[in-house]
Amino acid sequence: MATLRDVARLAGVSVTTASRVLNGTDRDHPVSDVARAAVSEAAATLGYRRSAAARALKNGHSHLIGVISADILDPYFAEMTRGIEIAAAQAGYVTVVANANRDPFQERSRFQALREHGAAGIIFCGSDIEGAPGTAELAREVNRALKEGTPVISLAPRSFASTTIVVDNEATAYDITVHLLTQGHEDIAFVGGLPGLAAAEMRIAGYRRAMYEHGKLPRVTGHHGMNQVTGHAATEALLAEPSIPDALICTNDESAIGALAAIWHAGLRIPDDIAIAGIGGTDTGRVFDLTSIELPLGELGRLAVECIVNPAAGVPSPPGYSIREGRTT
Amino acid sequence: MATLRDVARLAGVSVTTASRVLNGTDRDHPVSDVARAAVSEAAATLGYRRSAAARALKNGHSHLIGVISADILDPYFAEMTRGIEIAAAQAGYVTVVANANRDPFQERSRFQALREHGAAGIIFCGSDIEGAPGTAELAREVNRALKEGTPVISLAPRSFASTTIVVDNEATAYDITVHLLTQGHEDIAFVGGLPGLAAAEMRIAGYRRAMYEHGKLPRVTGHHGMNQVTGHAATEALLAEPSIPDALICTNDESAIGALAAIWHAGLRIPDDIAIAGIGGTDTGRVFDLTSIELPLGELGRLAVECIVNPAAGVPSPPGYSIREGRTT
DNA sequence: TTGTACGCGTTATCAG
DNA sequence: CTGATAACGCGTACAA
Repeated sequence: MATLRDVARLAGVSVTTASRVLNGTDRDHPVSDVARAAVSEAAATLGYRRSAAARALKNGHSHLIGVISADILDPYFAEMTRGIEIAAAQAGYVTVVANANRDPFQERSRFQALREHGAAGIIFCGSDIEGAPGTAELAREVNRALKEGTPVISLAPRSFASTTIVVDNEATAYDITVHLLTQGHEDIAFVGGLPGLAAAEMRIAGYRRAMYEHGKLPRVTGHHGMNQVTGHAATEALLAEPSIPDALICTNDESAIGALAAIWHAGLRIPDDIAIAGIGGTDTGRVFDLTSIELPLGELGRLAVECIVNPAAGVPSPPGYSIREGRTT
Repeated sequence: MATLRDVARLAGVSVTTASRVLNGTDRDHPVSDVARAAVSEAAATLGYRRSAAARALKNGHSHLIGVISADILDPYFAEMTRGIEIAAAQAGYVTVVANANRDPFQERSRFQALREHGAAGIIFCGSDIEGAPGTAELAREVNRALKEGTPVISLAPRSFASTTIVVDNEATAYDITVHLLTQGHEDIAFVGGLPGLAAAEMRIAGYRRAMYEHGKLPRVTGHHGMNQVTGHAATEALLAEPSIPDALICTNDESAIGALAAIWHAGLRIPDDIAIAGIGGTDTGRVFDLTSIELPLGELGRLAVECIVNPAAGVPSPPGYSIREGRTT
């Protein structure tokens, strides 16, 4: 690999000058046109590539943005990650993605790895499970990072201290429930979630509040997963029960798609026999024309990157959401 | 940040000894138990974290594995990425994911960024489009990397030289087509693809071969996309035509899911009115019990990591695939 | 078994 | 406008 030294030598200038040209630092440290040209040409013929490692060592941090995702397969987080990646690339950063399976220990080890690599900032996608073992250790680690000046952003409710950019989960579930209630649905069940998972519990709380306010009895089922497979299984079980609800609100679009498949397999009609609504706003939801809360997933990712790249700008207020009325209700 | 020096000083040993303990290099360079204990304790109390930048600078390459994905939102590539991430983490590497939108220019700039970061290896997910502008420049860059010893692995057919781990696309399409033909389907259409996209064209070729061999006329439609949205649109258009096929083979599971939604929306029955098959083997396909070619996506990712982490082992032969018989045919 | 000292490629500082 | 030089944190050849 050609180094800055090599370029400087070939161009007949000092490494300092070469560095200035190659970094556009010739604003405050002017460089003659001849020198600039010579350096550029030398760099081109040598195929010079700068060393991110050396720069990171010198600067104390790299141009890496870390993402710790609860599940990189889940389109919900994938959308966020995509938003992050696009914004990061525009700002000249690269995105390091780590999968953590909602396990605090894995989150911590990934967090540490990211810090070892001098990440400019770390973004958490996915909320945490209350009282899960390892939570305290993770929190301590996050605090240290914060203290040392590494921005940590959470795109979901989190029990540790960090910049948080998140839409109101309780409100989204409340709104979609009221929406179905207003449409005349009576017996609405809530499908999906994970015990202690903050975002999921908040959604259930919103659902409950809406139901109580309308004098209906809430019914929560399939509280053991947040993906298509668990949504499918939970709905299959639900359909086997004596009394079948006339509408389903699912903890996320993924669960809703699973529910849709189950209902379709059972030979029931949507929405005539059972209506379905989700929360999320992913492409799959749109393809099935799912009634859902449309969350600005990619935008959330963009805002998180903003926070890291330009910390001075302060914490942006989370964007709003809207109800998308599909043909599943 | 505490440095190795700090740890060594607190432990009352030299940096060498500290380094040996902290890296497990005390195989060939034995360290006394007292020293080892002292170092470990010092590291713990200081909250020592090693600097990946310094190590990368020293070693000439980092423990980063780069992934250039055609579309990080596509579950097909997301599955691969997940396989990569898991295998990489096990080997002590972190995964850098870049989105390239099948654009050679974007691929090249991401490739360069990854190289600047001293990636130990770079994996391409997604094949390329024949004759697309920028292809030559990308190829040149890849060649340079190869020459300099950076492994480049492609998990899809690619026009540049690189280690390639890929299942036989032509054969998968041929097999699934024969499968449907054998089931008695007569008028089978092929949905999806992208002009010039290697993987897609090979699948179409396999479909054509099977059809010709059975004396049927091939019909390719919706040759303008590989995702749910395009699959949905293509199928909608198809259903509006005077003659409707009795089965659809889709270029991938994503297209198939889109097709399924369109058929469902049109009020037709699956598989009685139209059968559907995909190629892929993603979770969404399984949830809808889609008949499909089950590709070992995660395994492909694992193998790619293997190549990078342990280059001496040589190129693994690509794993096989199987037909999964669902209820959509 | 332990330690000394150098250099990896860059950039900030300071001196011309 | 230009350049010499000193770190940044680590690993390792070499010496003891």
